[in-house]
Amino acid sequence: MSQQRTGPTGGPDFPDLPEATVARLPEYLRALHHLAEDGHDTVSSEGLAAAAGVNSAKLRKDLSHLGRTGTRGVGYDVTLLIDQIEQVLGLTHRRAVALVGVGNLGHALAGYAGFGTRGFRIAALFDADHGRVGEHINGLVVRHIDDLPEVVEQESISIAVIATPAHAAQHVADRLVEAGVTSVLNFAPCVLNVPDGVDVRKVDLAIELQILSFHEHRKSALTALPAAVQKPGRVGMANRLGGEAVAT
Amino acid sequence: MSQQRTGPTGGPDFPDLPEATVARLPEYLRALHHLAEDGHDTVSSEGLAAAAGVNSAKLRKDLSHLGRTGTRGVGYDVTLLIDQIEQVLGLTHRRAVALVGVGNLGHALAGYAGFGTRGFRIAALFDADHGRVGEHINGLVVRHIDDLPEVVEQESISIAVIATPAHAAQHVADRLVEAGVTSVLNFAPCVLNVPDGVDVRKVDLAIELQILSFHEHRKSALTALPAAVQKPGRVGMANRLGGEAVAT
DNA sequence: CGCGATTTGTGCACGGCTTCACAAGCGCCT
DNA sequence: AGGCGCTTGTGAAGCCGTGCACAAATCGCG
Repeated sequence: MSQQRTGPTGGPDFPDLPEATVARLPEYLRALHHLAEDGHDTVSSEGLAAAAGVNSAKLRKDLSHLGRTGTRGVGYDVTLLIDQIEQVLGLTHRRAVALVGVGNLGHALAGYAGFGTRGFRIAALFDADHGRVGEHINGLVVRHIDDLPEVVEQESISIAVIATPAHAAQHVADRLVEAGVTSVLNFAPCVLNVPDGVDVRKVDLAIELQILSFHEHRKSALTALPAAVQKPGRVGMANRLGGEAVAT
Repeated sequence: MSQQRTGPTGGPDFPDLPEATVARLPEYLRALHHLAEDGHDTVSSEGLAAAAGVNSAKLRKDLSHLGRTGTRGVGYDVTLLIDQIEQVLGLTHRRAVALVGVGNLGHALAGYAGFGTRGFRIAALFDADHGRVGEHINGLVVRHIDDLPEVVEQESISIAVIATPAHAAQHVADRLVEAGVTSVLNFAPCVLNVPDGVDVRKVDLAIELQILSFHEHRKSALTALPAAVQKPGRVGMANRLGGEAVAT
């Protein structure tokens, strides 16, 4: 299976990564940056796995998909691995991101420093409310959503964040796609319909809480019972996977 | 999978639901509420599946785990199904949630209406910064994190949201667990270490963007290529029912 | 009262992901 | 130089989730 798509001169290719692996690479990347700051030159799979909260075998298999990365008997070169992962994730340059909806949540996202430090640059803010247009947030001015096509073109934006109310999200998504955006991070609690070729990932805060609620409910039902067999390693780090791309 | 279906007949129990199913139930619930508002009494699996953005067979299999819910030839009773799902998710009463860290993101979360309308009540706000303690947000007063045990006890809080900087998150998590919290929603970009029996779910905005970045990177690499053999089902948008519409 | 249209519930097969366990490779020390 | 200990990379097995396709069940209608 090691297709080993070896380009002629070390082609920077990455033919097919398992989606589950892709979802974990950013976590590894974050852990690696942390290790680098602490002065580590190399890490063992065990160490990095612990820092990223995963199984070490899984980590090794994930990294093995990137080509030759580690050295047996030694471990992984931290900076080299950082470069490799950033390469694969397409983080070699800062990607411009548009943020639509500067309400309650949008305001916070616009001010979130984490985007800037991890490969992204919020390049534009939009809102449909003329009352908000012109407002300055974190050094950016809010523009009207009608300017979307123009700004997307100007700033080479391919990723957008939707932080509008649910009832507006689909309309915004349509206009984003029309303007040329091909990846959307959706914070609105609704399903987005987008054409093929456009990726949508969804973050719904209430859903996360409801999942936790289920486990709470289940736990309390268990404690009401006599000491039944309690499986040890069931819960814990729950990770999310699966971006959605819904066809029309 | 210790046992299959322990409930003899009337058991309102739900011993083991597949985790993937649990993660989808909230989405169904949201779609159902939407349908109810539109005056629908019943839905077919096809209709509900479309509203929730999933495959209809998957939906039926998910719902079949809840016991007898639908009526063949008719569909599902909307209000009944809402009740069932809320029962299973433990949303029969509003759960009290603590929010720790009222910085940039915490402020927004404290003001987010979606929590209130979907089964939760933000019962307390905490921060470690004495300069912030006492501040009023959305009708709540920010308390110092030292008051955690007391308030958690008073308000019967079992779920907490961490919206602190990453370097403080582990410490906060420790204190939360110590105070009796057993479910944590973590917005800080770091791995939390918690004892068995405590659930952690993580939301990392930058990670979501980095996953999108990967797909962007991959898409742009594809368009740069000549019309090579495009393998139909691999990384990309081959996730959902869209797979059928994928041109092969 | 029976028939057909409709929709649920599910057996089954397939593919992907995870985990174990171990051989292969690498550096270090003697 | 050679052996030893450490760590990676991976074959293989098992588990979980998905989707198809169809039998079972229900309603409406003649």
